[in-house]
Amino acid sequence: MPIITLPDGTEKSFDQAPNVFEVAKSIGSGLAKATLAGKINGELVDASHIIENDSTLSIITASDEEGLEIIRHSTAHMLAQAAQMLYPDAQVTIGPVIDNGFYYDFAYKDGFSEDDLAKIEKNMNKLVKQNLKIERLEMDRDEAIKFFNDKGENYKAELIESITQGEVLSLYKQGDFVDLCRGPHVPSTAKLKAFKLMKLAGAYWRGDSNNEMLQRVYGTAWATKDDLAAHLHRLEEAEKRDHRKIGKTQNLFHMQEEAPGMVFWHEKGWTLYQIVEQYMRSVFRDNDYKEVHTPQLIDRTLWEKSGHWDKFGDAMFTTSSENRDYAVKPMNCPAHIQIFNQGLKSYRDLPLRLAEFGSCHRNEPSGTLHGIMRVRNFVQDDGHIFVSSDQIQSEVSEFIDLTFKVYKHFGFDNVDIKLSTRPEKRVGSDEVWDRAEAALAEALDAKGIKWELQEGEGAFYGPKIEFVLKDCLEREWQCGTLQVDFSMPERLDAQFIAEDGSKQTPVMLHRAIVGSLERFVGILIEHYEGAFPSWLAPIQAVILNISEKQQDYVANVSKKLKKQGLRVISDLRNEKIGFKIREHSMQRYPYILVTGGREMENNQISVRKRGGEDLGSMSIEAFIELVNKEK
RNA sequence: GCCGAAGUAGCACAGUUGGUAGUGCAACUGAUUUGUAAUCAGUAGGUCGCCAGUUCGAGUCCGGCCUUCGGCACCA
Repeated sequence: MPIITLPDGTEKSFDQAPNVFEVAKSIGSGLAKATLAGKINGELVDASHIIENDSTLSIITASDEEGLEIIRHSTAHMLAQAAQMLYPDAQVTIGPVIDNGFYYDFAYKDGFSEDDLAKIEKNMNKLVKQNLKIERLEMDRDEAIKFFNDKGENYKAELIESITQGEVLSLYKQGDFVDLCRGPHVPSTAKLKAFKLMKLAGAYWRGDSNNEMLQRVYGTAWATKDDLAAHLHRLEEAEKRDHRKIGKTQNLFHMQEEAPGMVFWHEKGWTLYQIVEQYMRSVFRDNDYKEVHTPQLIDRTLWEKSGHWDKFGDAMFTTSSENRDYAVKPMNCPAHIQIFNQGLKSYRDLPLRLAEFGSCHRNEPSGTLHGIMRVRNFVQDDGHIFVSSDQIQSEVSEFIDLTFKVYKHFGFDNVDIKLSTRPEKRVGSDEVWDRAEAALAEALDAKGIKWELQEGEGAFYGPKIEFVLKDCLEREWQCGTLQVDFSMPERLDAQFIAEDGSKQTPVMLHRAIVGSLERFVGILIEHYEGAFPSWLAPIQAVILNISEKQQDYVANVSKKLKKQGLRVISDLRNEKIGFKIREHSMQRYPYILVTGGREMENNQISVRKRGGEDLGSMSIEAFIELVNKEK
């Protein structure tokens, strides 16, 4: 009879094969009650799973990460059951676990509306009260296909059809509801106590926009009601960081109907933007880039030659004049090749690094626009490095180091790295793509950087490394990028004279560190929740007078600080000091400088740090030093 | 682009079964000259996203469009 080894090393033997729940019960009734599933020799199973052989077993409860995932998965199933109670015609499809919750996709011709969420949730709560037992069944493939087709569940049947012949499938049954599922699941619906349906969305069947659109319901589920409440609270807090909200309250920028996807930068937002741009300009300067500037509008023939007209045409804005067609540039690369092509280049000129803060327009699909994170007009810290093939490795390597250094300077330590490989729509031979992809992978591996593969996500002219940052709601945004391009220089006739006197085609590295400045500023706003460090803050300090008597003194202080390069404003309004402090505190300026009679007398200012800390009175010089030291 | 939702004063929002469009903050005017997160009083402010329609009458009902929000697909 089986001997069961528990995580702490104790062994238990049983007269006959027990199930997971029975083992838990032999340890304690509290544990038995908490049991959701088991992990036998590293594999997750249901609590009802019978253990035939000697095994190691850990009991999975809601306090395990895996337990929480099982809860979420089971909640997704219960959602499907509850939805079919409301709409028997809705067909079930898939319902996976995601971060913090789950979703379930339904095929339902009439579609769900937002009101349905409350109704479905009500049904879910009924199911919890009914304490339905969740049972595992097995069926072979063909039997299962027939079973689901007979129930009118054609999507499920289609899913099973793509599973290998002869495999035994598991189904889970709770009440009348049966769903195909690998499992495991919680033993009964009563174990699901803390969930909430969050939102309704459309999603394409099998993730393909050629297929019909399904109704997706998102939900969140937790081990306890407290955990659920904490999660909802976190979401509320995260929403306060939203760059669109802060952009408005801090008067940084706005957008309006007449220019969808394009930013109207206000003075403060533009200051922030310029701080980022000027900083990146200094990075260019220190790393041997040559800054250039190229036209916004270029004739169609060049875009045809570069491959953009064919592969990228849908996203380009076009215009025409005097029988010529033009496109507004979506990228700077073809223009940089034109500069490279001026004058004969030698191998001694390489690597040649051209950089441009060039305004690019891309006609992004309407549904993709998102604040200043995804726009139709943006500027990148764009650059193209022309190299010979033996220089690729070192340039790539140096670029990766530089990117991490810049991110650190802006306060980002968590950067996700992805490698995107050849897409379907592309230029260049497979052999060329093999080389380009290998070059990037090797450079990352040589540094021991962990990266994620994104197959088929590369640019049409080459594979790319992506540097990804997250916004307040953990949505991912590609910022930096590095792409190896063996094709475009050739298409646009770039050449250099090699050491042996032969003409050769250079390789082009497309690269950006912060990427779109619009997007990067958006990320910065959310990262700092509008409380920027002094070096980034559009306004570093606001000077307040206590009464009219200090007006001239404040003007004087302001003048001195500005002369030293500080970004300051003053507030001389006839208001109480508490009122003014409150207003400027809400703007999250790094410093508030209070000047009353005492300060005026001693030629000082009283310094209040963001957050309320009183740094006391000090001279103007001392304050300047304080701010400058802070960087 | 697709699915769902929203658009009312500068901002945040309310607006019943269709019947003269409201509140708070901000703005403006006046009083107050203030010591570290909201001084008091008064005044003004709206083509209810746009266009068509139903109706004696539309913020409200019907249709179309635009934009925004949440997802999906897309993101060169």
